[in-house]
Amino acid sequence: MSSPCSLLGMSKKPRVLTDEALALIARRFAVLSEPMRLRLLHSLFAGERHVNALVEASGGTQANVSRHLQTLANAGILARRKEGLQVFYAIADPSIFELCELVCGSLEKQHTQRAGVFAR
Amino acid sequence: MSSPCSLLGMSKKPRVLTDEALALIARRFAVLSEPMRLRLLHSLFAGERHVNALVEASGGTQANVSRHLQTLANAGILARRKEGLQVFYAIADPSIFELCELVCGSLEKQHTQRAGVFAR
DNA sequence: ATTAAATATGATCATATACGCATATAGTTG
DNA sequence: CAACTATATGCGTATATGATCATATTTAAT
Repeated sequence: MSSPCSLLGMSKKPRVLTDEALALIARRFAVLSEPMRLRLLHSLFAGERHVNALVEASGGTQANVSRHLQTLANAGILARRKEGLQVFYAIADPSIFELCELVCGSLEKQHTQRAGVFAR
Repeated sequence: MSSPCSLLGMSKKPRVLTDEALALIARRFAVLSEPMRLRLLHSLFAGERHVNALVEASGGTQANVSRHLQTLANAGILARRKEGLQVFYAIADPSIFELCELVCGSLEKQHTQRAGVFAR
């Protein structure tokens, strides 16, 4: 069993960061750095959805949504399930929830502070 | 006081996601999606450092490191402090720690699972 | 077997951005 | 003021990737 995360050296037992590990972490963040993908994730927070439902919910084109879903699936963030003609996607990596919560919380705090600077 | 994060609709009281909010969140992830920036953050986990120290620690060029530090500072992730000729950078947003822990943990789990598929 | 529906993919274009080089700016010291 | 150090920035280039259009692929229905 590998010890808990320390790829970025923040745990009690810091480790060296290989270029490969850095690339993996960067890639994960990159996958989450597109508004349309975040919109799709947001739609999936409520549960499994098929592609067409996501196309309608997101307002994107079918081709584009399909590509983004694949990107998320390849990253291990989404799971793919085929049922007849339809393909269902669902969130496979629960850490996404906390991840988004953290980022949102941080951004809201920033926003509040910025607002405070100008207030009154 | 704004209620705790729900920009991505995961809290008890889900909210609508504006395009602007999506762009902000995506931008935060994009800033974290470059290996060199992650390397710099990693160096800063131990505490405040000036640019030259970061240049040496990261192995990058001075110009490139300076640009990346600015990107991180503009995003509110780093704080900038000038002291004589030197400029010190430090992590200003503590959520970065948890963020990286989360991602690393998730990636390590993925890695373990992938390995398990092939093991024996 | 044909047709239709749902999804994926190839090709192209446009845009963003990381890097390197040279140089500018700011601050220090003589 | 001149020379030097630390950091930032303008510019050009290379690369990556997102959007769109057209088309391919898969599965179901008649």
